[in-house]
Amino acid sequence: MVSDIKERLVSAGVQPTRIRLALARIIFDGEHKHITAHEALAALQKRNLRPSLASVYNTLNHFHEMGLLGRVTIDGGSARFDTRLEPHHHIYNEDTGELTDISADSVTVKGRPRMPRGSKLKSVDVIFRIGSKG
Amino acid sequence: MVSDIKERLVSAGVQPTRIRLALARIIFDGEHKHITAHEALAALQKRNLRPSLASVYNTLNHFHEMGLLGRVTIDGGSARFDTRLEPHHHIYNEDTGELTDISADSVTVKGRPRMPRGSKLKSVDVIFRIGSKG
DNA sequence: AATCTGATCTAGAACAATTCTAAAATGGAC
DNA sequence: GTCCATTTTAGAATTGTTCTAGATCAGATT
Repeated sequence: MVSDIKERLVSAGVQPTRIRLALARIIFDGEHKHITAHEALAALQKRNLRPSLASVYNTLNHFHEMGLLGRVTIDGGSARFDTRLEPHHHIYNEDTGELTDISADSVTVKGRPRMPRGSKLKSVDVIFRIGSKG
Repeated sequence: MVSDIKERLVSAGVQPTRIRLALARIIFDGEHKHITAHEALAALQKRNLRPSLASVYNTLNHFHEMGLLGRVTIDGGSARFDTRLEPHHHIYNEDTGELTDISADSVTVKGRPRMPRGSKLKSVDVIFRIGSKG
């Protein structure tokens, strides 16, 4: 429901403005996705909303900072905002650009590197790079 | 020695031209590094060579394709060309941007994801993201 | 050494992703 | 409604990288 989404934004500390709500409805539709800013803009335009690209970036980045979205960037391509919030990893197809999720349980990273004093581990990202050709 | 470097390029299938040799001498000086195109250009300029930035990119990319360099890009920043060729992983400090190596033995990735038919695993990249603040 | 030919290098334009800026619109509290 | 802080906007600016078309180079051949 609409109010669910609103509630979700509010409880994440995000003011539920028009664009944020519209974007949130598109993004949090229940399907896990990896969406770029341009794709998000296109989806909004399909609903006859015409926010500026800057707003889309602002909003997606904001959602990310507030913990509502992950963000994955590979090899200098566009940032992809990730609606799956549980820790997980990715398979990246270098030939097609396709990015898919793998649950964190199917992969175990064993061993913690010696880290500089005073630093804190924030996350461990694992990317399996595959090729579809050959 | 100079001829060592030349030999190295040739045996990797790279024609040893002036710029390539100069870059190779800077890059393969025995210290492992993560160098950006701009840093490489600056290093060349310090030796009174003035190649175009495009040539530096061409050369670094070429070295990468020929297996002489790795390439790491994080969060949409500049590509960093990695002189360590053995499989290994990275620690990325989100506050300072610093990138350091971890040997592949200190980390074990256990479990292979179910991969699409016909695809081939090329590499497994692990990034430990840390913060120095707080 | 002069010549040839394909590979390389150049300067600058072009491109793509993202952020910045300054001004206009909006939202919620009064 | 009025206010003030927060958002949003359009477009410029920035950054990183690649493309283009022409100039130059490296190595083989005369």
